[in-house]
Amino acid sequence: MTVRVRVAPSPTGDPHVGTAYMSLFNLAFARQQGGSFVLRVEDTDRARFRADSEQQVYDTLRWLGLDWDEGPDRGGPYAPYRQSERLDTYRPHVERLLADGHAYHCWCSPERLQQMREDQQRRKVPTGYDRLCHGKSRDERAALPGFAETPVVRLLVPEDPPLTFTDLVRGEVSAPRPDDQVLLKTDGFPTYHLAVVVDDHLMGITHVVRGEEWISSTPKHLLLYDFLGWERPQFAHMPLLRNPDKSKISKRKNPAARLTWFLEEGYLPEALLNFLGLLGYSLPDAEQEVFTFDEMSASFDWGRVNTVGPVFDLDKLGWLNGHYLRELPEDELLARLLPFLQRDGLVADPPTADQRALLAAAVPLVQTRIALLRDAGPLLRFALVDEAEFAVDPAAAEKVLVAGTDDVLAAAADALEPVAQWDTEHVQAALDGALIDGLGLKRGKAYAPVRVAVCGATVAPPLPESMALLGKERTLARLRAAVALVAG
RNA sequence: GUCCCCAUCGUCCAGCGGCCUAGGACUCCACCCUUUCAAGGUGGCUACGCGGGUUCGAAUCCCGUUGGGGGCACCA
Repeated sequence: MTVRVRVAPSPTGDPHVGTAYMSLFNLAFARQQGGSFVLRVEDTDRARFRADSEQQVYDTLRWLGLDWDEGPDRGGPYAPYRQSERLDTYRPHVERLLADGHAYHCWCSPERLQQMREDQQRRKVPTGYDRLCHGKSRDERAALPGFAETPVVRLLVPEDPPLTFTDLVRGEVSAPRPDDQVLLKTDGFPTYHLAVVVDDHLMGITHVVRGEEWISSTPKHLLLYDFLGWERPQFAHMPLLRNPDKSKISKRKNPAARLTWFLEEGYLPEALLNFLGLLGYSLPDAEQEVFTFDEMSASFDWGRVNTVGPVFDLDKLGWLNGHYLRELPEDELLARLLPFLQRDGLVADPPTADQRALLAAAVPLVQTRIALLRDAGPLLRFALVDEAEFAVDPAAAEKVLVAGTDDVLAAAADALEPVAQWDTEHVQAALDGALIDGLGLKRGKAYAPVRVAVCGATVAPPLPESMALLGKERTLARLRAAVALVAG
């Protein structure tokens, strides 16, 4: 038997981080088993449907390297892979359930159902459909209140439905007894419960990997498999990613719930992927926390998946991201940084030759100083900005460029003026000669005002390197300007 | 309310009856390095929710309790 797994996002907005989480585990398992990873779009909710969402799912998943073998965009033996295009596929199965007496029509209006539910809550009894329509013809039902012309199809749950199943991560699990679920909506679309079972079966899905939130719905699906005479797949219910307050991760409470957020912030896909693999999971050698997808996949084991929902902790992801950032070759880091610098308006698209040269020298300076790709802009702004737009940060100026520092700045400028070979070593030699040997200052004290004058901030890449980056002319101009500022 | 799932440092993870006076990582703190900031190095703080069992022995098994989470839609 060939393993086939699937991820099934619903195109209802920004792709959710949970989709990437499920995809990672699905794919790790599929690759290990030499099986297939199927992407199916579950767009049966036309009310919440958003046209641009599907493409975003593709983009973010591909960005992470979680590529699928079959899907709406690339086809496959079980096309179409979009549920909205499979309406005809579901119909005969509904007819069969109806014919076998495992399903029935229901004409209850939304208002009646709402009222029924409220009433049940008030009486503190379990909520669920009361089967008013069961066994009635259209005309019999029409005589009763709360009637709607277009019926839905409901599953007739028997007295003793199957409630337990074996889960790959949890072992034996028992779930709640379902009420009579709607299978086919008035708009002719199937509900998730019907569509997922029909599609998983027809598409040969062998392992259903989904979030823990689906455990309580699983009996509905088991029932459908049984009624339709189909073999059940294996289930693996993954723990739910959590907000810091332990609730299920949500876009409302957590920006990280949106997959596109990680791109915007400048996280590396390899870091995010590694991090997701660390949530609710560990390699057989748990001490190894930095690992590739291939390493995870090779040793993958459902038994090592946790049952506890992990809090999505940005601190650790930030550290991992920095780690991967530091391992990148310089030219690769530059390539990844470029879009962010362009977004900040610091570099032209495409970059000029001057900018290219400057960036090549600047990248090693920021590599150990950034945690996110977007952090490079602020650090390099002093060198990339148009000279006319350069300004010393007022707070830094007030704190560091105090009375008396004009002598230090002037001495630095004078010493740098004759430097012919403008590179880090010669700049530092001139600087140290004038300030440490000449003025008798400690390096830390001496560099502080110079740094603010040249870089415009108290925090910047190392000073001689920054000056080398900036060039002699601009460095001297900034020093002279600062002298005037302090003196005046 | 009801049903279900879960329970080790602040967070992520190790531990699947004795190797645990509980290990690693992140965060935090201190120190070292140091021209700022980082990075790097060294060290440190902090956890088996509680109560009963079972056992020679329990973080590990069982029960209860407490706490957290999820489901209970013509949403997925």
